[in-house]
Amino acid sequence: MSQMLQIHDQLREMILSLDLGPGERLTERWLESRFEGSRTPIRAALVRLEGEELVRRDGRNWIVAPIDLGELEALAEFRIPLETTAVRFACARASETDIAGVEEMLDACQSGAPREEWHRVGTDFHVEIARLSGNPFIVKAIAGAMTRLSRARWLEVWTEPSREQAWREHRRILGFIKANDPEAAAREAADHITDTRDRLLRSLNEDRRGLRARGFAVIGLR
Amino acid sequence: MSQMLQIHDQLREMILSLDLGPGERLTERWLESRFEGSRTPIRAALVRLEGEELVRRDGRNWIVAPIDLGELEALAEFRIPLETTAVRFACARASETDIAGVEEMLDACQSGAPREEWHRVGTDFHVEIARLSGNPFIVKAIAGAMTRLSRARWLEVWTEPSREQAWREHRRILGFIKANDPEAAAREAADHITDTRDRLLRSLNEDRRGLRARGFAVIGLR
DNA sequence: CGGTCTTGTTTGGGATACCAATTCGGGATA
DNA sequence: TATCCCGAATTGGTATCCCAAACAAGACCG
Repeated sequence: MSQMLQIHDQLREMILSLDLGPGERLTERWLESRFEGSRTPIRAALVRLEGEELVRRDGRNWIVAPIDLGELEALAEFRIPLETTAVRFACARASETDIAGVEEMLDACQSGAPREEWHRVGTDFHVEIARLSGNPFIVKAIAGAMTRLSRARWLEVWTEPSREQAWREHRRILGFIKANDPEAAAREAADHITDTRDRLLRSLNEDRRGLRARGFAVIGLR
Repeated sequence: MSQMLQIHDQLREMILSLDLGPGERLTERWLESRFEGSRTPIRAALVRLEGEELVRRDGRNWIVAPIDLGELEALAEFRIPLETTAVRFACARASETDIAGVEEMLDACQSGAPREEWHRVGTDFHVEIARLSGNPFIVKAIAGAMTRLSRARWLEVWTEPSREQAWREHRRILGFIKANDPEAAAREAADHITDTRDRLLRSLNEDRRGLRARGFAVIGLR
């Protein structure tokens, strides 16, 4: 693989894992030494990440895209029509094998699993459901939305019951798809998005102090 | 403005206007002489355009993204839930001034206007409606979808009646938003997307021979 | 003591040099 | 005549170089 793609992937990972703080400045020279490559591939990776909105220009400088907690509501508004559509199409189009694949993914995440695992599966589930719709535009849009949500979800304080709740909802959505009940699946999906949004906002609100202490801008959070 | 952005915009324009044929190979050296800049800003522009899926890698080479007429159906599936949601939010949120702005845009496109004008307004209308929703994610998704549709729409054989039909539908959608009737607006928007998709597919089907003669791959068109 | 101007350093934008890989032609050979 | 092989030319990938603008620190002046 080209060096540029390696740098892109590594940097992307560092940003999404909050290894690089939101708003943090990135100088091309620092990245140069960090990744032991010259500026050319680094600049290409930055331009690419800019397209994914994980990195942004601040005047002439590069910064890690800040987390705007205010966009959580808009994100839910965006996801609901798309994901309800996705599950409806999934009912009509997904094969039993495809559905079983998603089921396995959920099963593979046991209660003892590390936090990273829960986080990843919690994101991938939605993308995989979108994939069942057979519509590549829906898949890409959902994947993008989940990426934007990803960092905020790291900030969430996960309690055992809330995590269990989310997993129950995932299983219910999948169950309705399996039972070929598109309207129930759509209703469940919409409720799930609303619920997780509320859980996330409540958690972030209760933890404002902790967030500030960790250096995160709480601007945008009502 | 930076040279890279100039190159990006010009190249984008050339691609969307079919000035550069879909699938055509782009060598960095040719672009270098064409835009009288060095490869550095050109590569940045290409990486950026790759993110917009207007340019693509073919092995080690760059090519103008081919038009896949087979994705027209998926595109309509994608747009319907988003645009129906957009008009519903528009009813609840758009100010009369905002609506009047869109109305002006439609009025400005008289029957004597050049084809480019009709093409542009026919695209922008949907983006502006999305903007009325107040949701930036919907706006960006619709803008992206209309961009992907743009080149196929150039291939369409526009007859006077079909163009008039589309414009009537636009006005009806806007009318229902103005009348604050979200469900009627949503129904109208969904019908409009279906109708334009059908018109486009019918036109392209009837003109297969012409398309081939002009060098366009008709693959993907049922 | 405070403000301002200067100057040296650092940054990103662009140009160019170099390299490895791929492509394409032409000529030798069966 | 068809095929294979080798080399020249071209390509994209990477490294490096130069420059102008931004920035920061410090000296100088009021």
